Amino acid sequence: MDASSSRKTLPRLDERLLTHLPPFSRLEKRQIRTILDQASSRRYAEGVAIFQEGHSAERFYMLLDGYIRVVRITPTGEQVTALHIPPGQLMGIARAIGRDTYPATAMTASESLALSWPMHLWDSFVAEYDGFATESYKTLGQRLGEVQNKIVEMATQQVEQRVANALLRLVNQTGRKVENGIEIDFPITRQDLSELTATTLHTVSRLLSGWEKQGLVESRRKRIVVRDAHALVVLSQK
Amino acid sequence: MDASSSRKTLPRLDERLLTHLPPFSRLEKRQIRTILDQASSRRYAEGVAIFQEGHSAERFYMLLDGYIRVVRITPTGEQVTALHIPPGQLMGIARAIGRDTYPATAMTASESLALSWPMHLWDSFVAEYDGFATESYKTLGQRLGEVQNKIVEMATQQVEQRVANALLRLVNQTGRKVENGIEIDFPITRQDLSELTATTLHTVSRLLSGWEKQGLVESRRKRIVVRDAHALVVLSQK
DNA sequence: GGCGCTTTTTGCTCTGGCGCAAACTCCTGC
DNA sequence: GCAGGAGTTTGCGCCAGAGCAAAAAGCGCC
Repeated sequence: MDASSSRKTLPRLDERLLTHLPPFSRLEKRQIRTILDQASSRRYAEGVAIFQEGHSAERFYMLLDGYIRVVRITPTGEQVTALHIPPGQLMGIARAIGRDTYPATAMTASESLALSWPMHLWDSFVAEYDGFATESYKTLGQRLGEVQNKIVEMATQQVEQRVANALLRLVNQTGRKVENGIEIDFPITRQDLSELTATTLHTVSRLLSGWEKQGLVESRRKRIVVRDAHALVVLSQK
Repeated sequence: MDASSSRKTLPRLDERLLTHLPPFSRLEKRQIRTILDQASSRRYAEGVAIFQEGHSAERFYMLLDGYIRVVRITPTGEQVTALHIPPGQLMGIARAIGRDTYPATAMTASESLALSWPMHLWDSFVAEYDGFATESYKTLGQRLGEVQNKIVEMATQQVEQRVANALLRLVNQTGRKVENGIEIDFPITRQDLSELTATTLHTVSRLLSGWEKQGLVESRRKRIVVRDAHALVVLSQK
Protein backbone atom coordinates (compact mmCIF):
# COMPACT_ATOMS: atom_id res chain seq x y z
CA MET A 1 0.00 0.00 0.00
CA ASP A 2 2.87 2.39 0.70
CA ALA A 3 3.70 3.51 -2.78
CA SER A 4 6.68 5.61 -1.88
CA SER A 5 8.62 2.74 -0.36
CA SER A 6 9.66 1.34 -3.71
CA ARG A 7 8.83 4.23 -5.99
CA LYS A 8 11.94 5.44 -7.69
CA THR A 9 12.98 8.35 -9.79
CA LEU A 10 16.61 7.34 -9.87
CA PRO A 11 18.48 5.99 -11.73
CA ARG A 12 17.41 8.03 -14.74
CA LEU A 13 14.97 6.21 -16.94
CA ASP A 14 15.88 5.45 -20.51
CA GLU A 15 14.01 7.50 -23.13
CA ARG A 16 13.47 4.45 -25.27
CA LEU A 17 10.92 3.28 -22.72
CA LEU A 18 8.45 5.77 -24.12
CA THR A 19 9.49 6.78 -27.62
CA HIS A 20 7.58 4.02 -29.37
CA LEU A 21 4.39 4.30 -27.31
CA PRO A 22 1.50 6.06 -29.06
CA PRO A 23 0.80 8.81 -26.52
CA PHE A 24 4.43 9.90 -26.73
CA SER A 25 5.50 8.86 -30.19
CA ARG A 26 5.24 12.31 -31.73
CA LEU A 27 7.44 13.95 -29.13
CA GLU A 28 11.04 15.00 -29.28
CA LYS A 29 13.71 13.44 -27.15
CA ARG A 30 13.94 16.54 -25.04
CA GLN A 31 10.24 16.44 -24.20
CA ILE A 32 10.36 12.77 -23.31
CA ARG A 33 13.29 13.52 -21.05
CA THR A 34 11.20 16.07 -19.19
CA ILE A 35 8.31 13.65 -18.90
CA LEU A 36 10.52 10.88 -17.57
CA ASP A 37 12.15 13.17 -15.07
CA GLN A 38 8.74 13.85 -13.58
CA ALA A 39 7.79 10.17 -13.47
CA SER A 40 8.03 7.66 -10.70
CA SER A 41 8.77 4.11 -11.62
CA ARG A 42 7.58 1.19 -9.60
CA ARG A 43 7.40 -2.56 -9.69
CA TYR A 44 4.27 -4.30 -8.41
CA ALA A 45 3.96 -7.89 -7.28
CA GLU A 46 1.35 -10.18 -8.76
CA GLY A 47 -2.18 -9.80 -7.41
CA VAL A 48 -1.93 -6.37 -5.83
CA ALA A 49 -4.04 -3.28 -6.46
CA ILE A 50 -2.27 -0.40 -8.17
CA PHE A 51 -5.21 1.84 -7.43
CA GLN A 52 -8.68 1.27 -6.12
CA GLU A 53 -12.20 2.06 -7.18
CA GLY A 54 -13.53 5.13 -5.44
CA HIS A 55 -10.19 6.33 -4.15
CA SER A 56 -9.03 9.81 -4.91
CA ALA A 57 -7.25 9.81 -8.25
CA GLU A 58 -3.84 11.13 -7.23
CA ARG A 59 -1.75 9.73 -10.06
CA PHE A 60 -2.03 8.37 -13.57
CA TYR A 61 -0.01 5.47 -14.90
CA MET A 62 1.70 4.03 -17.93
CA LEU A 63 1.99 0.27 -17.79
CA LEU A 64 5.41 -0.73 -19.10
CA ASP A 65 5.37 -4.43 -18.38
CA GLY A 66 2.96 -6.99 -16.99
CA TYR A 67 -0.82 -7.23 -17.23
CA ILE A 68 -3.60 -5.51 -15.40
CA ARG A 69 -7.10 -6.68 -14.65
CA VAL A 70 -9.63 -3.89 -14.34
CA VAL A 71 -12.10 -5.16 -11.79
CA ARG A 72 -15.17 -3.92 -10.02
CA ILE A 73 -16.30 -5.31 -6.73
CA THR A 74 -19.96 -5.66 -5.84
CA PRO A 75 -21.44 -4.86 -2.42
CA THR A 76 -21.49 -8.61 -1.74
CA GLY A 77 -17.81 -8.95 -2.52
CA GLU A 78 -18.00 -10.62 -5.91
CA GLN A 79 -15.43 -9.46 -8.40
CA VAL A 80 -16.18 -8.77 -12.02
CA THR A 81 -13.39 -8.19 -14.50
CA ALA A 82 -14.33 -5.55 -17.04
CA LEU A 83 -11.18 -5.68 -19.14
CA HIS A 84 -7.47 -6.36 -19.29
CA ILE A 85 -4.83 -3.74 -19.93
CA PRO A 86 -1.72 -4.75 -21.88
CA PRO A 87 1.66 -3.05 -21.58
CA GLY A 88 2.04 0.27 -23.35
CA GLN A 89 -1.30 1.71 -22.27
CA LEU A 90 -2.18 4.53 -19.96
CA MET A 91 -4.40 3.74 -17.01
CA GLY A 92 -5.98 5.50 -14.10
CA ILE A 93 -6.69 8.47 -16.32
CA ALA A 94 -9.70 9.59 -14.34
CA ARG A 95 -8.96 13.21 -15.10
CA ALA A 96 -9.45 12.58 -18.82
CA ILE A 97 -13.11 11.93 -18.16
CA GLY A 98 -13.55 14.65 -15.60
CA ARG A 99 -13.53 12.43 -12.55
CA ASP A 100 -11.49 12.82 -9.40
CA THR A 101 -11.82 9.26 -8.18
CA TYR A 102 -10.86 6.06 -9.96
CA PRO A 103 -13.86 4.32 -11.51
CA ALA A 104 -12.50 0.81 -11.02
CA THR A 105 -9.73 -1.13 -9.33
CA ALA A 106 -6.54 -2.05 -11.20
CA MET A 107 -5.10 -5.38 -10.07
CA THR A 108 -1.87 -6.78 -11.36
CA ALA A 109 -2.44 -10.09 -13.12
CA SER A 110 1.29 -10.69 -13.14
CA GLU A 111 4.30 -8.93 -11.75
CA SER A 112 4.21 -5.51 -13.38
CA LEU A 113 6.14 -2.34 -13.95
CA ALA A 114 4.54 1.05 -14.32
CA LEU A 115 5.48 4.69 -14.47
CA SER A 116 3.24 7.21 -12.82
CA TRP A 117 2.79 10.95 -12.60
CA PRO A 118 0.85 13.13 -10.22
CA MET A 119 -2.57 13.85 -11.68
CA HIS A 120 -1.98 17.61 -11.70
CA LEU A 121 0.40 17.08 -14.58
CA TRP A 122 -2.38 15.64 -16.71
CA ASP A 123 -3.65 18.97 -17.94
CA SER A 124 -0.21 20.18 -18.89
CA PHE A 125 0.56 16.93 -20.72
CA VAL A 126 -2.63 17.37 -22.69
CA ALA A 127 -1.89 21.01 -23.42
CA GLU A 128 1.79 20.74 -24.22
CA TYR A 129 2.38 17.44 -25.88
CA ASP A 130 1.21 16.96 -29.41
CA GLY A 131 -0.82 13.82 -29.89
CA PHE A 132 -0.96 12.96 -26.23
CA ALA A 133 -4.63 13.85 -25.81
CA THR A 134 -5.68 12.27 -29.08
CA GLU A 135 -4.00 9.00 -28.30
CA SER A 136 -5.32 8.89 -24.77
CA TYR A 137 -8.83 9.36 -26.02
CA LYS A 138 -8.34 6.67 -28.60
CA THR A 139 -7.47 4.32 -25.77
CA LEU A 140 -10.60 5.40 -23.97
CA GLY A 141 -12.63 4.78 -27.08
CA GLN A 142 -11.15 1.34 -27.51
CA ARG A 143 -12.08 0.47 -23.97
CA LEU A 144 -15.61 1.72 -24.43
CA GLY A 145 -15.83 -0.47 -27.50
CA GLU A 146 -14.45 -3.49 -25.70
CA VAL A 147 -16.81 -3.09 -22.82
CA GLN A 148 -19.75 -2.73 -25.18
CA ASN A 149 -18.71 -5.89 -26.99
CA LYS A 150 -18.66 -7.62 -23.71
CA ILE A 151 -22.23 -6.61 -23.01
CA VAL A 152 -23.34 -7.94 -26.36
CA GLU A 153 -21.49 -11.15 -25.70
CA MET A 154 -22.97 -11.62 -22.26
CA ALA A 155 -26.42 -10.86 -23.57
CA THR A 156 -26.39 -13.20 -26.52
CA GLN A 157 -23.89 -15.98 -26.04
CA GLN A 158 -23.79 -19.11 -23.97
CA VAL A 159 -21.13 -19.70 -21.37
CA GLU A 160 -19.15 -22.01 -23.63
CA GLN A 161 -18.87 -19.35 -26.34
CA ARG A 162 -18.01 -16.63 -23.89
CA VAL A 163 -15.19 -18.64 -22.36
CA ALA A 164 -13.86 -19.58 -25.80
CA ASN A 165 -13.99 -15.91 -26.80
CA ALA A 166 -12.26 -14.77 -23.66
CA LEU A 167 -9.50 -17.29 -24.19
CA LEU A 168 -9.03 -16.19 -27.78
CA ARG A 169 -8.93 -12.55 -26.78
CA LEU A 170 -6.34 -13.22 -24.10
CA VAL A 171 -4.26 -15.23 -26.51
CA ASN A 172 -4.38 -12.46 -29.10
CA GLN A 173 -3.60 -9.72 -26.65
CA THR A 174 -1.00 -11.44 -24.57
CA GLY A 175 -0.15 -14.71 -26.29
CA ARG A 176 3.37 -16.07 -26.38
CA LYS A 177 4.40 -18.86 -28.74
CA VAL A 178 5.42 -22.03 -26.97
CA GLU A 179 6.12 -25.52 -28.16
CA ASN A 180 2.58 -26.81 -28.48
CA GLY A 181 0.70 -23.64 -29.24
CA ILE A 182 0.22 -20.22 -27.77
CA GLU A 183 0.34 -19.58 -24.06
CA ILE A 184 -1.41 -16.84 -22.15
CA ASP A 185 1.48 -14.80 -20.87
CA PHE A 186 0.44 -14.42 -17.27
CA PRO A 187 -0.82 -16.65 -14.48
CA ILE A 188 -4.56 -17.08 -14.77
CA THR A 189 -6.77 -19.27 -12.62
CA ARG A 190 -10.14 -20.82 -13.42
CA GLN A 191 -11.52 -18.35 -10.93
CA ASP A 192 -10.04 -15.43 -12.89
CA LEU A 193 -11.51 -16.73 -16.11
CA SER A 194 -14.89 -17.13 -14.48
CA GLU A 195 -14.82 -13.53 -13.26
CA LEU A 196 -13.99 -12.48 -16.77
CA THR A 197 -16.84 -14.39 -18.35
CA ALA A 198 -19.47 -14.07 -15.66
CA THR A 199 -19.71 -17.69 -14.73
CA THR A 200 -18.37 -19.99 -12.00
CA LEU A 201 -14.97 -21.57 -11.64
CA HIS A 202 -16.65 -24.96 -11.75
CA THR A 203 -18.12 -24.40 -15.16
CA VAL A 204 -14.84 -23.03 -16.51
CA SER A 205 -13.04 -26.05 -15.13
CA ARG A 206 -15.47 -28.43 -16.80
CA LEU A 207 -15.13 -26.63 -20.12
CA LEU A 208 -11.35 -26.62 -20.02
CA SER A 209 -11.23 -30.29 -19.04
CA GLY A 210 -13.43 -31.09 -22.01
CA TRP A 211 -11.31 -29.06 -24.39
CA GLU A 212 -8.17 -30.59 -23.03
CA LYS A 213 -9.51 -34.07 -23.80
CA GLN A 214 -10.17 -32.96 -27.35
CA GLY A 215 -6.70 -31.52 -27.63
CA LEU A 216 -7.80 -27.90 -28.07
CA VAL A 217 -5.97 -26.63 -25.02
CA GLU A 218 -3.43 -27.78 -22.52
CA SER A 219 -3.26 -26.46 -19.03
CA ARG A 220 -1.47 -26.72 -15.80
CA ARG A 221 -2.05 -24.75 -12.66
CA LYS A 222 -2.45 -21.06 -13.52
CA ARG A 223 -1.23 -21.60 -17.05
CA ILE A 224 -3.20 -22.16 -20.24
CA VAL A 225 -1.84 -23.05 -23.67
CA VAL A 226 -4.14 -22.87 -26.67
CA ARG A 227 -3.20 -25.60 -29.12
CA ASP A 228 -5.95 -25.21 -31.68
CA ALA A 229 -7.13 -21.62 -31.84
CA HIS A 230 -9.14 -22.29 -34.96
CA ALA A 231 -11.29 -24.90 -33.24
CA LEU A 232 -11.96 -22.40 -30.48
CA VAL A 233 -13.05 -19.84 -33.04
CA VAL A 234 -15.49 -22.37 -34.42
CA LEU A 235 -16.80 -23.07 -30.92
CA SER A 236 -17.15 -19.37 -30.20
CA GLN A 237 -19.36 -18.83 -33.22
CA LYS A 238 -22.02 -21.07 -31.72
CA MET B 1 -32.52 7.63 -44.85
CA ASP B 2 -32.35 10.84 -46.85
CA ALA B 3 -31.38 13.25 -44.13
CA SER B 4 -31.36 16.37 -46.24
CA SER B 5 -35.06 16.11 -47.05
CA SER B 6 -36.14 17.51 -43.70
CA ARG B 7 -32.90 18.94 -42.39
CA LYS B 8 -33.28 22.65 -41.87
CA THR B 9 -31.06 25.55 -41.12
CA LEU B 10 -33.87 28.10 -41.37
CA PRO B 11 -35.64 29.61 -39.55
CA ARG B 12 -32.80 30.73 -37.28
CA LEU B 13 -32.51 28.68 -34.15
CA ASP B 14 -32.94 30.28 -30.78
CA GLU B 15 -29.75 30.61 -28.74
CA ARG B 16 -31.54 29.48 -25.63
CA LEU B 17 -31.58 25.98 -27.07
CA LEU B 18 -27.94 25.61 -26.15
CA THR B 19 -27.01 28.13 -23.50
CA HIS B 20 -27.88 25.89 -20.57
CA LEU B 21 -26.32 22.70 -21.96
CA PRO B 22 -22.97 21.77 -20.39
CA PRO B 23 -20.82 21.62 -23.54
CA PHE B 24 -21.87 25.15 -24.42
CA SER B 25 -22.64 26.72 -21.09
CA ARG B 26 -19.39 28.63 -20.80
CA LEU B 27 -19.72 30.28 -24.17
CA GLU B 28 -20.80 33.77 -25.10
CA LYS B 29 -23.92 34.49 -27.02
CA ARG B 30 -21.92 35.39 -30.08
CA GLN B 31 -20.17 32.04 -30.09
CA ILE B 32 -23.39 30.14 -29.65
CA ARG B 33 -24.83 32.08 -32.57
CA THR B 34 -21.95 30.92 -34.76
CA ILE B 35 -22.41 27.35 -33.62
CA LEU B 36 -26.12 27.42 -34.32
CA ASP B 37 -25.64 28.94 -37.72
CA GLN B 38 -23.51 25.96 -38.66
CA ALA B 39 -26.01 23.46 -37.31
CA SER B 40 -28.73 21.53 -39.06
CA SER B 41 -31.86 20.78 -37.13
CA ARG B 42 -33.98 17.77 -37.77
CA ARG B 43 -36.94 15.90 -36.37
CA TYR B 44 -36.89 12.12 -36.35
CA ALA B 45 -39.88 9.81 -36.12
CA GLU B 46 -40.05 7.10 -33.45
CA GLY B 47 -38.08 3.96 -34.14
CA VAL B 48 -35.72 5.19 -36.82
CA ALA B 49 -31.93 5.12 -36.91
CA ILE B 50 -30.20 8.49 -36.66
CA PHE B 51 -26.92 6.87 -37.54
CA GLN B 52 -25.74 3.31 -37.86
CA GLU B 53 -22.98 1.18 -36.49
CA GLY B 54 -20.08 0.93 -38.87
CA HIS B 55 -21.18 3.75 -41.12
CA SER B 56 -18.82 6.58 -41.87
CA ALA B 57 -19.15 9.18 -39.11
CA GLU B 58 -20.12 12.21 -41.17
CA ARG B 59 -21.85 14.25 -38.51
CA PHE B 60 -22.10 14.60 -34.76
CA TYR B 61 -25.34 15.37 -32.92
CA MET B 62 -26.87 17.16 -29.98
CA LEU B 63 -30.12 15.60 -28.86
CA LEU B 64 -32.55 18.36 -27.96
CA ASP B 65 -35.69 16.38 -27.37
CA GLY B 66 -36.75 12.74 -27.29
CA TYR B 67 -34.84 9.63 -26.28
CA ILE B 68 -32.28 7.52 -28.02
CA ARG B 69 -31.48 3.86 -27.62
CA VAL B 70 -27.88 3.00 -28.37
CA VAL B 71 -28.06 -0.50 -29.81
CA ARG B 72 -25.73 -3.03 -31.26
CA ILE B 73 -26.90 -5.73 -33.57
CA THR B 74 -25.37 -9.20 -33.56
CA PRO B 75 -24.58 -11.22 -36.69
CA THR B 76 -27.74 -13.23 -35.99
CA GLY B 77 -29.88 -10.11 -35.90
CA GLU B 78 -30.47 -9.87 -32.18
CA GLN B 79 -30.44 -6.37 -30.77
CA VAL B 80 -28.78 -5.41 -27.54
CA THR B 81 -29.33 -2.01 -26.01
CA ALA B 82 -26.16 -0.68 -24.41
CA LEU B 83 -27.60 2.54 -23.03
CA HIS B 84 -30.14 5.33 -23.38
CA ILE B 85 -29.30 8.90 -24.20
CA PRO B 86 -31.44 11.64 -22.67
CA PRO B 87 -31.95 15.11 -24.17
CA GLY B 88 -29.08 17.56 -23.77
CA GLN B 89 -26.31 15.12 -24.61
CA LEU B 90 -23.97 14.91 -27.52
CA MET B 91 -23.96 11.72 -29.54
CA GLY B 92 -22.23 10.25 -32.53
CA ILE B 93 -18.99 11.81 -31.38
CA ALA B 94 -16.81 9.17 -33.00
CA ARG B 95 -14.11 11.72 -33.67
CA ALA B 96 -13.66 12.32 -29.96
CA ILE B 97 -12.31 8.80 -29.62
CA GLY B 98 -10.35 8.82 -32.84
CA ARG B 99 -12.76 6.74 -34.89
CA ASP B 100 -14.15 7.51 -38.29
CA THR B 101 -17.11 5.17 -38.11
CA TYR B 102 -19.92 5.08 -35.56
CA PRO B 103 -19.39 2.37 -32.96
CA ALA B 104 -23.11 1.67 -32.48
CA THR B 105 -26.53 2.46 -33.90
CA ALA B 106 -28.66 5.28 -32.48
CA MET B 107 -32.38 4.51 -32.65
CA THR B 108 -35.04 6.97 -31.62
CA ALA B 109 -37.09 5.57 -28.74
CA SER B 110 -39.60 8.35 -29.25
CA GLU B 111 -40.05 11.14 -31.70
CA SER B 112 -36.89 13.21 -31.36
CA LEU B 113 -35.26 16.46 -32.29
CA ALA B 114 -31.54 16.86 -32.79
CA LEU B 115 -29.04 19.35 -34.09
CA SER B 116 -26.09 18.13 -36.04
CA TRP B 117 -22.83 19.42 -37.44
CA PRO B 118 -20.46 18.01 -40.01
CA MET B 119 -17.72 16.07 -38.28
CA HIS B 120 -14.97 18.29 -39.66
CA LEU B 121 -16.16 21.00 -37.29
CA TRP B 122 -15.40 18.78 -34.28
CA ASP B 123 -11.76 19.72 -34.05
CA SER B 124 -12.46 23.41 -34.28
CA PHE B 125 -15.18 23.17 -31.62
CA VAL B 126 -12.70 21.44 -29.34
CA ALA B 127 -10.00 23.99 -30.07
CA GLU B 128 -12.08 27.14 -29.95
CA TYR B 129 -14.75 26.66 -27.38
CA ASP B 130 -13.84 26.69 -23.75
CA GLY B 131 -15.18 23.74 -21.84
CA PHE B 132 -16.53 21.96 -24.89
CA ALA B 133 -13.89 19.24 -24.88
CA THR B 134 -13.98 18.79 -21.13
CA GLU B 135 -17.72 18.37 -21.05
CA SER B 136 -17.74 16.03 -24.01
CA TYR B 137 -15.23 13.81 -22.35
CA LYS B 138 -17.20 13.86 -19.15
CA THR B 139 -20.13 12.50 -21.10
CA LEU B 140 -17.90 9.83 -22.53
CA GLY B 141 -16.70 8.95 -19.06
CA GLN B 142 -20.24 8.72 -17.78
CA ARG B 143 -21.12 6.34 -20.56
CA LEU B 144 -18.09 4.18 -19.89
CA GLY B 145 -19.18 4.05 -16.26
CA GLU B 146 -22.75 3.17 -17.14
CA VAL B 147 -21.69 0.43 -19.48
CA GLN B 148 -19.35 -0.99 -16.85
CA ASN B 149 -22.13 -0.97 -14.31
CA LYS B 150 -24.24 -2.85 -16.74
CA ILE B 151 -21.60 -5.54 -17.04
CA VAL B 152 -21.44 -5.90 -13.29
CA GLU B 153 -25.20 -6.10 -13.13
CA MET B 154 -25.44 -8.72 -15.84
CA ALA B 155 -22.69 -10.72 -14.23
CA THR B 156 -24.07 -10.75 -10.72
CA GLN B 157 -27.80 -10.14 -10.66
CA GLN B 158 -30.83 -12.22 -11.49
CA VAL B 159 -33.24 -11.24 -14.20
CA GLU B 160 -35.77 -9.89 -11.72
CA GLN B 161 -33.22 -7.51 -10.22
CA ARG B 162 -31.95 -6.40 -13.59
CA VAL B 163 -35.41 -5.55 -14.84
CA ALA B 164 -36.25 -3.70 -11.63
CA ASN B 165 -32.99 -1.77 -11.94
CA ALA B 166 -33.59 -0.93 -15.56
CA LEU B 167 -37.05 0.34 -14.75
CA LEU B 168 -35.72 2.49 -11.94
CA ARG B 169 -33.00 3.89 -14.13
CA LEU B 170 -35.46 4.75 -16.86
CA VAL B 171 -37.78 6.36 -14.38
CA ASN B 172 -34.98 8.44 -12.92
CA GLN B 173 -33.62 9.51 -16.26
CA THR B 174 -36.82 10.07 -18.10
CA GLY B 175 -39.63 9.87 -15.58
CA ARG B 176 -42.64 12.13 -15.76
CA LYS B 177 -45.06 12.53 -12.85
CA VAL B 178 -48.52 11.27 -13.57
CA GLU B 179 -51.56 10.65 -11.43
CA ASN B 180 -50.59 7.27 -9.96
CA GLY B 181 -46.85 7.50 -9.99
CA ILE B 182 -44.06 8.15 -12.43
CA GLU B 183 -44.29 7.25 -16.06
CA ILE B 184 -41.46 6.42 -18.40
CA ASP B 185 -41.62 9.28 -20.83
CA PHE B 186 -41.42 7.35 -24.06
CA PRO B 187 -43.08 4.33 -25.61
CA ILE B 188 -41.36 1.16 -24.46
CA THR B 189 -42.36 -2.40 -25.23
CA ARG B 190 -41.64 -5.59 -23.31
CA GLN B 191 -39.33 -6.44 -26.16
CA ASP B 192 -37.38 -3.19 -25.67
CA LEU B 193 -37.04 -3.89 -21.97
CA SER B 194 -35.84 -7.38 -22.67
CA GLU B 195 -33.16 -6.08 -25.04
CA LEU B 196 -32.10 -3.70 -22.33
CA THR B 197 -31.82 -6.37 -19.66
CA ALA B 198 -30.60 -9.29 -21.73
CA THR B 199 -33.63 -11.50 -21.25
CA THR B 200 -36.74 -12.43 -23.24
CA LEU B 201 -39.94 -10.49 -23.70
CA HIS B 202 -41.80 -13.37 -22.10
CA THR B 203 -39.89 -13.14 -18.89
CA VAL B 204 -40.30 -9.36 -18.78
CA SER B 205 -44.02 -9.75 -19.36
CA ARG B 206 -44.34 -12.25 -16.52
CA LEU B 207 -42.42 -9.99 -14.16
CA LEU B 208 -44.47 -6.93 -15.02
CA SER B 209 -47.71 -8.87 -14.68
CA GLY B 210 -46.63 -10.00 -11.26
CA TRP B 211 -45.65 -6.51 -10.17
CA GLU B 212 -48.88 -5.13 -11.53
CA LYS B 213 -50.85 -7.56 -9.36
CA GLN B 214 -48.90 -6.35 -6.35
CA GLY B 215 -49.56 -2.75 -7.30
CA LEU B 216 -45.93 -1.82 -7.90
CA VAL B 217 -46.45 -0.82 -11.50
CA GLU B 218 -49.22 -0.14 -13.92
CA SER B 219 -48.92 -0.60 -17.61
CA ARG B 220 -50.70 -0.38 -20.84
CA ARG B 221 -49.37 -1.03 -24.31
CA LYS B 222 -45.98 0.60 -24.67
CA ARG B 223 -46.41 2.59 -21.47
CA ILE B 224 -45.21 1.83 -17.98
CA VAL B 225 -46.04 3.72 -14.79
CA VAL B 226 -44.06 2.98 -11.65
CA ARG B 227 -46.35 3.34 -8.63
CA ASP B 228 -44.04 2.19 -5.89
CA ALA B 229 -40.44 2.95 -6.72
CA HIS B 230 -39.32 2.08 -3.23
CA ALA B 231 -40.60 -1.45 -3.50
CA LEU B 232 -38.70 -1.82 -6.75
CA VAL B 233 -35.55 -0.63 -5.06
CA VAL B 234 -36.03 -3.31 -2.43
CA LEU B 235 -36.53 -5.91 -5.14
CA SER B 236 -33.47 -4.75 -7.02
CA GLN B 237 -31.24 -5.24 -3.97
CA LYS B 238 -31.89 -8.96 -4.10
C1' DG C 1 -67.07 0.05 -37.33
C1' DG C 2 -64.54 -3.64 -38.46
C1' DC C 3 -59.96 -5.70 -40.24
C1' DG C 4 -55.43 -6.74 -39.44
C1' DC C 5 -51.25 -6.08 -37.28
C1' DT C 6 -48.59 -5.40 -33.17
C1' DT C 7 -48.07 -6.18 -28.50
C1' DT C 8 -49.02 -8.74 -24.44
C1' DT C 9 -50.23 -12.66 -21.63
C1' DT C 10 -50.02 -17.25 -20.06
C1' DG C 11 -49.29 -22.30 -19.93
C1' DC C 12 -46.12 -26.02 -20.40
C1' DT C 13 -41.69 -28.21 -21.09
C1' DC C 14 -36.95 -28.56 -21.04
C1' DT C 15 -32.15 -27.62 -19.97
C1' DG C 16 -27.75 -24.98 -19.21
C1' DG C 17 -25.23 -24.08 -15.81
C1' DC C 18 -25.22 -22.99 -10.78
C1' DG C 19 -24.79 -24.56 -5.93
C1' DC C 20 -23.09 -27.75 -2.94
C1' DA C 21 -19.88 -31.22 -1.59
C1' DA C 22 -15.89 -33.79 -1.62
C1' DA C 23 -11.75 -35.50 -3.33
C1' DC C 24 -7.61 -34.79 -5.70
C1' DT C 25 -3.23 -32.48 -7.39
C1' DC C 26 0.29 -29.57 -7.45
C1' DC C 27 3.14 -25.91 -5.77
C1' DT C 28 5.57 -23.45 -1.90
C1' DG C 29 7.76 -22.84 2.17
C1' DC C 30 9.96 -24.62 5.93
C1' DG D 1 11.03 -34.29 2.13
C1' DC D 2 6.94 -33.27 3.91
C1' DA D 3 2.90 -30.39 5.47
C1' DG D 4 -0.36 -27.35 4.25
C1' DG D 5 -2.68 -24.44 1.35
C1' DA D 6 -4.05 -22.92 -3.11
C1' DG D 7 -5.95 -24.35 -7.18
C1' DT D 8 -8.56 -27.91 -9.83
C1' DT D 9 -11.65 -31.67 -10.94
C1' DT D 10 -15.88 -34.18 -10.79
C1' DG D 11 -20.48 -35.87 -9.39
C1' DC D 12 -25.19 -34.87 -8.42
C1' DG D 13 -29.55 -32.44 -7.94
C1' DC D 14 -32.10 -28.54 -8.82
C1' DC D 15 -34.27 -24.46 -10.70
C1' DA D 16 -34.42 -19.87 -13.06
C1' DG D 17 -35.48 -18.66 -17.08
C1' DA D 18 -35.44 -19.77 -22.11
C1' DG D 19 -38.11 -21.84 -25.92
C1' DC D 20 -42.25 -23.01 -27.94
C1' DA D 21 -47.08 -22.35 -28.74
C1' DA D 22 -51.31 -20.19 -28.82
C1' DA D 23 -54.67 -17.08 -27.44
C1' DA D 24 -56.09 -12.53 -26.05
C1' DA D 25 -56.05 -7.63 -26.05
C1' DG D 26 -55.15 -3.09 -28.02
C1' DC D 27 -54.51 0.12 -31.52
C1' DG D 28 -54.40 2.31 -35.99
C1' DC D 29 -56.15 2.48 -40.48
C1' DC D 30 -59.30 2.40 -44.08
